[in-house]
Amino acid sequence: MAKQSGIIPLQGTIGNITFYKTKSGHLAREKTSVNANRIATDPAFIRTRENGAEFGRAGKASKVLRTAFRAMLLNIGDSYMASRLTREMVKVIQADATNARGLRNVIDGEAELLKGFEFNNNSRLTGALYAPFITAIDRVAGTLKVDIPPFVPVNMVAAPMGATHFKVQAAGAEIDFEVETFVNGNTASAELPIDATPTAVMALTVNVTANSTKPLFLALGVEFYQHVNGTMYGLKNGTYNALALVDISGM
DNA sequence: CTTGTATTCAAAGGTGGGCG
DNA sequence: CGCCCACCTTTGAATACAAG
Repeated sequence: MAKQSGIIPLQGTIGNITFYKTKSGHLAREKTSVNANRIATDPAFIRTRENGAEFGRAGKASKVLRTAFRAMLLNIGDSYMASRLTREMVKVIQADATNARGLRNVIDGEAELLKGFEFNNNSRLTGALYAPFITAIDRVAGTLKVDIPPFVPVNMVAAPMGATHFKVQAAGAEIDFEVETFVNGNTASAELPIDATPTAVMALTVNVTANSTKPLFLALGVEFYQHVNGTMYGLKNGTYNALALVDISGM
């Protein structure tokens, strides 16, 4: 057993030696001998493979959901978003009480658990748009709606430095996680000045397939702009733009 | 970076035997 | 009786993997 007594408490792996920390100090040892083939075939790893299958399914579901909202996500920066969404997706799959472990999926899980998911951890919707809103999902008509009563932007919108205008946008998606396809749509308000003028009533409606049997997701977001010499510029690669899932209708 | 799991290694903690 | 070494059990931690 190698002990590290030097002044550099390494952590991680260099070549075949792994450095790590325990309560008894920093230690070093060789890597273990478990290899990929072993995990793929050894009966002892059945649990691991089951978990891997579900985790892989969560990753795929996460991808489909992100693709469905891709148009809105282009302007939103958060490098860990995919990871965070996958984490939540694992929870959704684990909520599936219908199938045996290893076979659990999103459809039989609780897609509603994703409600409130923030696509941008740097700028959360709950911290950017304080105006109250009402959501509604009409599965029969295939409409996803957000209604926002009039509000005073300067009071209810937390704008970053330099922003002069903002836009509220809504996106809806009907997602088929099994074949990895989706139907989506989005709509947005005009670019409104961030001043003391109350807004008009906003009624943002997105249409997807009527009488759908797939889970429906509704996202609401805010984008910030800078008005310079008659042109509207998006604010700094979307660090401050927010988007969150505000309503979900599972099955 | 995200999750859960089997496996393995080594340290740490506990116990028993042998010897002085 | 006391001390020390050897062995056994327990515990903690790291690794690999799955798909982006």
